[in-house]
This record gives sequence, structure tokens and C-alpha cells, in this order.
Amino acid sequence: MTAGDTAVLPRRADARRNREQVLAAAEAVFSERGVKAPIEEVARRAGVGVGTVCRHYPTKQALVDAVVHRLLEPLIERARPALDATDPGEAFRNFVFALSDVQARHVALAEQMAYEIDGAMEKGPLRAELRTIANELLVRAQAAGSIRADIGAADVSMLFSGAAHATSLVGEHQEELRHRYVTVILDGLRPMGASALPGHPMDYDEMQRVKSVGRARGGNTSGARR
Amino acid sequence: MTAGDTAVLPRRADARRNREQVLAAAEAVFSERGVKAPIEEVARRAGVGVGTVCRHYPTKQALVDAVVHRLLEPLIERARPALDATDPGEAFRNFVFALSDVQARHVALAEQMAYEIDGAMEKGPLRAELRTIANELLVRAQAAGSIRADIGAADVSMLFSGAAHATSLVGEHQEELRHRYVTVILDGLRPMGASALPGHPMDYDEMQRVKSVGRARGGNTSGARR
DNA sequence: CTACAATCGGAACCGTGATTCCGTTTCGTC
DNA sequence: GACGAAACGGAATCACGGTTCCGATTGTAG
Repeated sequence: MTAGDTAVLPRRADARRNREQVLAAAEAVFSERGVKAPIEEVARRAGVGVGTVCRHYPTKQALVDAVVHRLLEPLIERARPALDATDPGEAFRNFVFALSDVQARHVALAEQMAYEIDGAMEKGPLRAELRTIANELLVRAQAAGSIRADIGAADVSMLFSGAAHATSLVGEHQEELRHRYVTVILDGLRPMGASALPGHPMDYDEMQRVKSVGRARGGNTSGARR
Repeated sequence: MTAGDTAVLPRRADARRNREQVLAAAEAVFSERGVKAPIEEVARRAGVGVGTVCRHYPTKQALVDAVVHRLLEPLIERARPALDATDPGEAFRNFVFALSDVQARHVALAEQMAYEIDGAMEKGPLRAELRTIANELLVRAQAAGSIRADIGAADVSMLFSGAAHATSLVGEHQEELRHRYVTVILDGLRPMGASALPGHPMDYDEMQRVKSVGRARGGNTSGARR
């Protein structure tokens, strides 16, 4: 089930227990204080020493990856059945809400990973599957006329991850706010009376390409230097 | 005019020149590599030593603040006349595009500042003015029936800063993408056939309050720990 | 119960980056 | 052109956080 802990599992029972506690602690700490939270904090929360954390996850990045993996899994479980839904528009909207919930819990993670180390971008079969599903849901919703046609799956990702990111900065009402903004964006994605958009629909492959350009030299390649 | 360099200006000509060069370099470096870029990089780009940078801006945060200040100023210049525009809806839309351009150039900065050190949140009279203008533009657009009524100025900020953030992760087509997403969100903000939103319109004062709650203890106060 | 290997805890080590210090250089005045 | 103060550069200092190491501890097979 947990295909992510590809590393050989510890032999001893207490080790396995600790490994799990560390992962849980990391998830909590990272969503509260962001990925920048020191490992020592994770260790303390897990009730173990730093040495233990570092033995189980030899590098901080490895720990981050593991946490992300753990967040993605349930999302996919929830999303897969949506492919058989009767109303594609409804299915898409539900998925988007679910996605934004997860993203909101680990914006800091996703971000770091997305444009810094990249990390699980290609590695994760989970990520690939998530994308496939998201794409499928979008296309069906578009075919059903529930979503404007001039939008790609990557556009959707960005729009909603942006909303998740924005709300992650506040302390209270996060959930409510996020849903508020997701709703607004969904309204903007309806086909009726949609304004003309500059550019063209962006799919995941192109986003990938376009991101790597950015990573090569900083981040802002468009526009001239001042 | 430059009310931000509140620190006593250097007496000597070359010092003033350097100060300016440092600021320009910082703006460039920060938008390219993010606020995390080392001071030494800024110094190199400005063609001065680190010591010089640190003398002019005694702390890195001070440097960041100064850069933000410099970005806000022209935006306000552009926004003020919009208050007299004939079409409030159009004025609002224009302002939003302008705002998103600036935000996109310093997401990293704004972010850092907004939820970490907070910094200029109350200090900056510029920020206050920007808010006032933004709020006014929104209210007028709503009164004119161009924008849905169940939205507050802080909602608008968050939505668009989210869009800016999302696009900041890519390397190419930033400008185009950002406008793409801003357009989608603006479509979502139209009154016609708007979906019901959870929660209530959020203004800047409440956002302020709600953010400080978050800062007190990490960031995720909503929902129980796992 | 014992012995051994797997684990653990946390101190020591290392690299990175902000800040400080001080001998040297440059500006502005007389 | 000479002098004193202002500013400079960059090496030294300091703080912080990830990673490594090793003596102490603990689970488990026999």
C-alpha cells in the first residue's frame, strides 16, 4: 500500500514505530511552520533524537518527499472514483475542492519541491497518476460544456494552487476562505460569457518545460532586466 | 518624494550613489532569485562590498523593506488617477492588472514580509494608501454593478496575489500567464450568475486580525491536529 | 537470561549567510 | 595639495541548521 517508503523497512519493531512517528510529526510541523522548520523541531515533536530522524530519512529532502507522498495518496483514492461520476462538471468541481484542501496543507512543501529541487516531479508515479486523473476530469467537464474550453489542466493547477497558497498565509477560517476563493475561480471557469484569454491552454507537459526554463536561471526570464 | 528612505541620507555624493545602486541591485537580485539570495550577491551586482550594503541597510529585512517600498510607489502613482475614471469597472480591472504585475515581480518579498516578519504591515503609509485606493476602486465597481457584491478588498488581494504567486514559479510566458489567470478570476468576480460563496466578504482590517492569529502559532490554526 | 546487533540520542562538525570591525581609500573643504 | 571625516572593502565573527559519529540503550533470537 505505502509504495513510497521504498527504502527497506527497519527490521526492529520500535524502529518502524519511530519511523512512523517521525513522518507524522514532520507532516504536522511542516504544515504549521513550513518546510523551513528545523529538523530538530520534527525530532522533538516525534519524541526522538535528531539522529533518529536523519537515519530514517537521510536527507531533509527525503523527509519532505515522504510527507508529500503521504498527502497525495488519499487524494488519489478519493479522485479515482470520480471518473465514473454521472455529472462531469460536478465531479470536476468536487475534485478541485479536494485538491485545494490538500494543497493548502502543504503549499510550502509543494512549492519548495516544485521549483527548487523539483524532486518528485518525475520520480513520483503518484504525481503522474494524479495528473492523469485531473486531466481526464477536466476534459470530460469541458466536453460536457461545464467548463470553458480555453483552459488546460496546468492552468487549473496553477489557479487553484495560487488560491491555496494565498489562504495558507492566514490563521483563521482557512478552510472557509479557501472554499470561498475556489468557488470564485470556478465561477471564472464557466463557459458562459467568458472573456477572451491571452495565451493558450497549458497542459502539464508544457508547464514542465516552462518551469525548467525558469529553474535554469533564477525565475524571471520574461521581460528585460531593469 | 522618496519618503521611504527615512534613514538620514548619506552626506557624501558617492555614498548616495552607492545606496541607490545597492537598492537597484537588490530589486533585480530579489526578483530573480527570491529574497533568500545572499547579501553578497546583491553587493557583487551593485559593484560594492558587503560592508557597504550592510551599512546602508543595517539589516537584511531593512533592505527588503526598501525594495518593496520602491515597488509600491509607482503603483500608487498609477492607481490614484484611476479613482476619477468614468467606468469604475474598467478602472478596477486596470488596477488589478497593474497590481498583479507588481506582485509578480516581488512575490517572494511580499510573502516573506506578509506572514513572517510582517514588517511594513503597519509601518508603511504607502501600504495604507494602496489599500485605501484599492478598497475605493472595488466599492465603486461594485456600486456600478461591475463586480459581485459578496467580495471584500482583502478577498481581492488574496485572489490575485495567489495568481501572481502561481505564475512566479514558471520561467517563460510569465506575463502572459499572469494576465490569463487574472482574466479568469475577474470573470469569476462578475455579478452575473455568481455562485453563492461560503463565509463573508473580508476587508483589510479583518485580514490583518486573522493573519496575526496565524502568526502567533505557526500558520494552520483551523481544523484539529491530526 | 544472555549476547549481539539494530537503534537511539544528542554532541560535535560543517557549510552557509548575516552582521561587525577595522585598516585603507576617497570626498569635500580650506 | 593637505587634512579630517565619511565611506569603503572584505576578512573575521556569529548564529543557525543539516549531517555525521559514537558511546549507551534496547529489542530479540536462542
